[in-house]
Amino acid sequence: MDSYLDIARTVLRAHRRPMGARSILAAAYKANILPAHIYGKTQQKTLQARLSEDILHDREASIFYRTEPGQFALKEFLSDPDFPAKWKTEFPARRRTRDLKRPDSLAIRTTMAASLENTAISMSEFSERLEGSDALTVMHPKEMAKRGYSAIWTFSVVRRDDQVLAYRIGRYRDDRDTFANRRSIGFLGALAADDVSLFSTDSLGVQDCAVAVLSQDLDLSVATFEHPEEQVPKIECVTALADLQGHLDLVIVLLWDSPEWFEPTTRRLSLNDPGWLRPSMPPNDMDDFEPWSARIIKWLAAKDRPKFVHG
DNA sequence: CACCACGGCCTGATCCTTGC
DNA sequence: GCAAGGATCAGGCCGTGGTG
Repeated sequence: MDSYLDIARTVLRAHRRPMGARSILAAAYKANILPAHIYGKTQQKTLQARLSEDILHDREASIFYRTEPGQFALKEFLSDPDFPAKWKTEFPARRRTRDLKRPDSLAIRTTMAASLENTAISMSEFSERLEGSDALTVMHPKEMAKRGYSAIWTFSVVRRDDQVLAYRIGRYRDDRDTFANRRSIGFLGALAADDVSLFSTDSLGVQDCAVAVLSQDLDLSVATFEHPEEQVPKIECVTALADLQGHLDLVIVLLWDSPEWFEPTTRRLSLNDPGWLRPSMPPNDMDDFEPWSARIIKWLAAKDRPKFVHG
């Protein structure tokens, strides 16, 4: 009953302002409301972890939210007219990792994916092939290989004019550590059953997935994608690519034409070494790119070439 | 009552990122 | 570079609720 979270709630209620873990704890000590069973060397870290986990796991169900990094407040303050407006905007903590491997991931028969190896088809063609087939199902990624299924990824490329955004994949951001530390032009998302929303423009929720990934990885607001028609990620092609273990995955490539104001910054981004790359003029160090990006850069270059022949 | 499984909770370490 | 923030993990404790 007197867990860290209970104490945080009591203290925050009493102080009516956002507080850090350290000051919550200090206030609890002052008010002498810390039960004897709560002890430790770095209690502020423990409290911080409890609050972080609660917000992370329960999301909108959590009674807590962040006003800025390390500052926590109670959701009940949001409906309080006397609570200062400057503390009413929720600060979304940056995720350290994305949970790419959800239990309800979409899976496709590897035999079906294999028919797309070394080629690429349009989304409509892909939909046609799926029509009336039972190649699609839902399962945990761990099961896929042994049951003869492949994962389905969205691979979102950020484009500006004839350039695409390249960056170095950090070690932490992807559990497919084979791609870690390589350069990439794509932001990966694993398609899951619940990506399909009422407002989905395609039956698999591909665009919803891409929007979620881009807003998370590029630190954009989802609203960025809501209004102008031209700022929605467009499905480019569907193909199949092998990971470094040789297992085939289905890859849906999307292109997002970034708005004028968009400029990748490393400051609030966990993008390492970002830069714009012209696929028509591929760099010498293509080996530095992870294999999927290398393939897709070539594909984009071939597709764009006719535009530049006159030069 | 003794025993056990289970889940919730807590500690402390670790890893990565960011701000100063 | 260093301190602090954010996230995750293993390990352990403890109350609860069966079950024989």
